[in-house]
Amino acid sequence: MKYSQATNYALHTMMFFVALPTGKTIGVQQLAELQKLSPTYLSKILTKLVKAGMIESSPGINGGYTLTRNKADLSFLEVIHAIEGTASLFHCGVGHAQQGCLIEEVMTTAEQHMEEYLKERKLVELVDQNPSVSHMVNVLDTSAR
Amino acid sequence: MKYSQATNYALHTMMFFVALPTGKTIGVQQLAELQKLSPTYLSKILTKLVKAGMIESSPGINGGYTLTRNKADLSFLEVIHAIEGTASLFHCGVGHAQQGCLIEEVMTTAEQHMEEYLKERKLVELVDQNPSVSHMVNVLDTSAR
DNA sequence: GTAGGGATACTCGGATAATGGGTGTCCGAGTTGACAAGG
DNA sequence: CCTTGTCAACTCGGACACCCATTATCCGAGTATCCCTAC
Repeated sequence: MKYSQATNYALHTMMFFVALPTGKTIGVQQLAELQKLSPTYLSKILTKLVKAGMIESSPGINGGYTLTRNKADLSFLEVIHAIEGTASLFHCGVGHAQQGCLIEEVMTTAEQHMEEYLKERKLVELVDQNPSVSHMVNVLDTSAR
Repeated sequence: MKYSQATNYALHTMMFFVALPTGKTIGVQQLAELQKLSPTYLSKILTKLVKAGMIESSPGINGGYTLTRNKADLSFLEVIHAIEGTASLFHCGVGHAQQGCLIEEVMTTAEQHMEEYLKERKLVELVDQNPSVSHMVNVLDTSAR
């Protein structure tokens, strides 16, 4: 069991969105450039984030993606759920007659402990902690556009 | 990201071991019968559990597997680690210049919260909670052997 | 009676598919803004 | 000056291919116990 690479990309991408001045839009190419990955693949991830309601897209020239949510509210858990889905990590397929599986019960509780933590941690904390992120975004904003 | 089915099998299997009277041995066929899965595949899982040091195997007729560890000490986490490995769930492959990835830091901390809980929960708790498990093992023990 | 040799019932491990999800690319379609040509 | 058409830059979505881990099966090898036969 491992987190998918897409989740990693999504978290980094959302970091940049939080670091971006509020209301500004940024394109796929620039986001891909920052993370050194292919724009086409990143766009797949972005559509998932759009469907989750965290960002929205504006087509056409000078289009791009904008953060729709309040920066302070954006938690790690929301981003992860947007990519990995909200399904439980563990599901017992065995019969188990009438009552549910006790093992599954323990596993989901453990998972909830992890999610509880990820729900508390907000992306904006890391941006405050590491100013170089907003620096990267702003430099790119003035040069390429 | 999901837990593998093998982990589910391993947890159920270890449950039966804990429910079994101390020192007794049980074969792959009987364990497979209890969980309705193929013996050959289950044996692959059992070898992992053997390498992890939780059970040991005795070849030959009347052979089988025996629990080597103290029942009370067997935690969920140990079984999971035996199957899934102890590697971290999240690893950031991006460059990040000098210092480490802050996102990775948060993710591993979250993971530790989950593991902390899984380390506390012992398999024997569930056996005490659900007596039918030991019943299943004992019935099988007298009939087929 | 005792020793030796199958037969049997197990585990062990490698080789080998089949399947599915993650990862990544390509291409056509739709949308918007800028610009230029024509009335 | 206004309208209209064209072009460029961008997002969107489907289709497709590739790789790899999981899942699963098959088979031969090793091993211990039991039993039967031969001496």
